[in-house]
Amino acid sequence: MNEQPQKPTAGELEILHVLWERGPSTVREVHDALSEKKDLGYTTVLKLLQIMTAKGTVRRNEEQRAHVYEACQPATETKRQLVGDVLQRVFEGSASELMIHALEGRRTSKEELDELRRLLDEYEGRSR
Amino acid sequence: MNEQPQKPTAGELEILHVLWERGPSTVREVHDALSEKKDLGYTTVLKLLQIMTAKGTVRRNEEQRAHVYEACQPATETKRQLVGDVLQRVFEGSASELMIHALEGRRTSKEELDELRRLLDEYEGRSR
DNA sequence: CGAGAAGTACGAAGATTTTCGTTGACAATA
DNA sequence: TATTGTCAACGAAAATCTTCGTACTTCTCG
Repeated sequence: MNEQPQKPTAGELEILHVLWERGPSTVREVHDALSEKKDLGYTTVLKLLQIMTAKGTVRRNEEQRAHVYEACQPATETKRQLVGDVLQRVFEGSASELMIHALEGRRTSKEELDELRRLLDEYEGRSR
Repeated sequence: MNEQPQKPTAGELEILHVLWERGPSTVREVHDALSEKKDLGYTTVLKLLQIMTAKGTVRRNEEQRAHVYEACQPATETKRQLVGDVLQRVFEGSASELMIHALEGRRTSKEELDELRRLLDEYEGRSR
């Protein structure tokens, strides 16, 4: 159906994080990784991966008995899409607004602030 | 039930935007405002506002026949919560990561970049 | 007053997400 | 070979969201 873009749900995102970290993985491996954080049944993860396969979010290699899943899109692409969605829906496209609210309500270290400045310079240099 | 924090859904957020812009409004007013952008039935908006009232997202004044709704929390608070949620769920708390992906995939003007730098300075000055 | 307009309340249907239980296939091993 | 464990497929239940239709109430004005 969908060729590329499909915003992952909260549950799907958790699975994607595992696949991004581990690389191609079996259901068992994903389930074990997620179990560290939350309590989920094996078949719950399996079902989610099957749904994600149908949506085109992940693809799988069926050569082995335990199928091996991997994300179709690189993490960067999906993250960009997710933040872009919030940028539009919440902040009407204003990156400054996004930033203000991201910084509020958390302590941000001097290091991270410097890193943010570096990113701005880098972005500006790159696009000019 | 819930005292304060409740992440609004996509539909609820659209209504909140109207309330933030217009201030306290009747169902009719919210509906008219939303109709500019999308096609929604009057009772759909009413129902959503009733649900939001139950959740504590908005409160209403019933003195007039046409009840007047307003957001319980200031826009800033809700936006902070929404971006904080993405920050955690997608970027594991890294504001830099958030920023990288927010800047990618869009052209950001020199003006906005300067504004972002100004925000960083301001934030640093304020918290130091 | 009576008809129609404007409002709220209620319930319900359809879509989507999340979560499993069960079943049947296959494999490893005792 | 009989048992036990691993796995995918399927269906389905529960929760949440979205969207209205219908019914009942309350004004308004002709």
